[in-house]
Amino acid sequence: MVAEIVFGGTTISNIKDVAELSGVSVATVSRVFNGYADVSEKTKRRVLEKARELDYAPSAAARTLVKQRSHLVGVVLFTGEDHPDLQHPFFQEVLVGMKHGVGALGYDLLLFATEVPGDNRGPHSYVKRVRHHQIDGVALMGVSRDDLEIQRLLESETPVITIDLEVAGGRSSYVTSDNLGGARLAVRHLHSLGHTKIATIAGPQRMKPSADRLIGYRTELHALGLPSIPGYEQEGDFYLDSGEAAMRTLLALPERPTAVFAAADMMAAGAIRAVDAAGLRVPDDVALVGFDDIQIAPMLSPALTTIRQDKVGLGMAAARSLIELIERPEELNPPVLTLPVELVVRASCGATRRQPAVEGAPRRRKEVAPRRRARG
Amino acid sequence: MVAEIVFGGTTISNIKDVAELSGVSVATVSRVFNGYADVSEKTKRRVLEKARELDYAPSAAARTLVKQRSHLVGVVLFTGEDHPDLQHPFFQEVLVGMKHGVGALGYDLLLFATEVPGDNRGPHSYVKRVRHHQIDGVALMGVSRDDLEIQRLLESETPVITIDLEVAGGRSSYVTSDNLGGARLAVRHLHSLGHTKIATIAGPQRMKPSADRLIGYRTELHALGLPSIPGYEQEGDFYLDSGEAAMRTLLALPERPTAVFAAADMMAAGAIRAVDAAGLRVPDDVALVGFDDIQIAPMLSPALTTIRQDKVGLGMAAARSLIELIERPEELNPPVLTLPVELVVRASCGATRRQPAVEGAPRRRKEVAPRRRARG
DNA sequence: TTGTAAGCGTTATCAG
DNA sequence: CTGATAACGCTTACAA
Repeated sequence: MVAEIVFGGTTISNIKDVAELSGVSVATVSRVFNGYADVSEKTKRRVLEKARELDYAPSAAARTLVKQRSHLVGVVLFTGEDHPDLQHPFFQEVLVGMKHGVGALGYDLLLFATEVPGDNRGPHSYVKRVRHHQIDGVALMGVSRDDLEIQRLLESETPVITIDLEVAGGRSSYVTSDNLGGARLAVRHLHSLGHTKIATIAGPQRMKPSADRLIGYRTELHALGLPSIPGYEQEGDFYLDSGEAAMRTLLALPERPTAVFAAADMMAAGAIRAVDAAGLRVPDDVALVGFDDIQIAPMLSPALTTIRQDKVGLGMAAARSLIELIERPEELNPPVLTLPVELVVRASCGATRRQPAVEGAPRRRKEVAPRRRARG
Repeated sequence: MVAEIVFGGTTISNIKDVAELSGVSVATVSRVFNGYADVSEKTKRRVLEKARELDYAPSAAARTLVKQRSHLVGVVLFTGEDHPDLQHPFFQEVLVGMKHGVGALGYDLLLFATEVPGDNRGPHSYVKRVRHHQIDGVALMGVSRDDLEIQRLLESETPVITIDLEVAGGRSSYVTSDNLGGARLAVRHLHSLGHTKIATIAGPQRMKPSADRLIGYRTELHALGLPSIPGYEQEGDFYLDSGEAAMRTLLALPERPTAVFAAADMMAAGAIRAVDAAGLRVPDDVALVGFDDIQIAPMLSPALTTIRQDKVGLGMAAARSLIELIERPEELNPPVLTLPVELVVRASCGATRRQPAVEGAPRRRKEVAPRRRARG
């Protein structure tokens, strides 16, 4: 009687089946499923029951077709060509947050497979793919090297949210962490530990978060009345090797810094390696504070003191802003969101040692011949 | 003349617009876009040109509706409740591989927002969501604690591929690494370095890869004629803390092992920490080999020797198998794929020291008072 | 080689 | 409060 297809033991039914079984029209079923008020309690209950019996799931495709809205959010992850894809652990956690954020509001995430340069199948540009899938909004993260696509995306009036990337124009906004404040926090912490010769390994300056962290470093230095010493600002690219190289340079400086603020944990990891290689020690010879608090931070030796970004929170905030952009087209673009950061004290800054002084206090790791027990 | 909607400076056009502009019927345009051969070169060219002019992108929703195929692959990530979501770095890379794999074959990834227990919005079970989106196939990764959903998914005849999770029934298959072989490799390597007292920190034994790695450990021990020593098999949960605890136990053993094979890098990181805390050294006192080669492996101190899984390759293989499952419904399920692993030698096993012996050779890190310069 | 027209499963408009 | 029915954009027999 009811036109269902039995498929592998499961029933695939559509709105018509539910309508017939409930003895109402498809329009009514649709109303029930869309939560319209003007349906009698009685029929509503009946429809819902029959739908459950049939294990009915409305077709997203059909709905998208008629409503011109897919309830899908596209995610695009760029990063530099050297480090393709979502290699950086930071993005992983943001993605988790985003997933929860959109999920709670009834959206799903569509992961755009980044185009392989040579491969010319399927729809190409993001803009085109957005239209193809009737994507309601796009989230961008990772380094944009002034990607032209982004401009096109913004011009296309598609709601766009970015993480850590300043965008202007179109229906867009972005979320970021308090990078400036975090950097100040790091410097202040090192200073409170007695350090005055504080250097920094900055990130790529074309990226806003990196620039902000550098400004924060300088600002706090100034606020503390500390001089800025030549060569104390090195630039890396957020990844391990650059941090190692930068630290090597810092260690070779005539006036060697006693503390370093690395603008990313991965670079801090590289820095530790450089210090090790030089036969020196973190934090005894060089105290170190990172930024991000990625998963590896506590696993490094010594465990890394760092400025924690709320990565999951970033993703959730992005999701919420994006959906606001989507669902309130008349409103102004939502505000730029800046999430607070926090200092996580571990071993690399030296704060957990017995003596709060800067100089070579005994390490927890037993040493046969402790050296330079006092230097200042 | 042509019915386009100008929207934010961009044109949204459909198949009808292209047809009219090209002076053909929509059917012909459809044929062109689906690569049917029976279209004259001339009209094909003309249609393609006009489509480009209009910047036409076919509607995925409409196509899905009529073809009952979405070209969408669902991704579900479970992990233990203690470590929700795709927290483990392993999954991130597999995801990248999967993205490329499906992308190359014209599919996109739909990330299922895992249901928050309390939240009752939207379609619930995976099965239902699969049908809702007309998902063509599902990829599962992460720990399944005998999730009931999986059974339902398999019963629903939806193509399912899993990473590292044995599944049976339905249209399904799985991909995994050569866990057994990798474990053997690790043990053999440690033995070749002169070790005979080799312990292991195994993973959760209810998971196939963990079980296989343990079997591999035992097998190789046996093959090398090494005795199995009581207490030498500790079990962790793949995460940091468990590795630390396990190593503590191992260090307290009457016959302390000189080498340890940790069945996961994260656990190896914990193990390093335990060794540090005990005032001992890796690799001098305890040589260590991990498994996975996640991003942090080279960043640990000492850099971790490990068995590398081809994580991106795993993802790509999964993608290919899944799409085969999708596109060749008549064929048998594709074979279980076991990808080879490789030994990556770094510092933690002690192989890179001057003396190939087991005992305390000098570390690269300069020491003020080298101890036990030779012990063997 | 091409066109016509009947769906695919929904929602929305308009009557009742 | 409920029911017909016309879209939505595309594919696919069936005709020509």
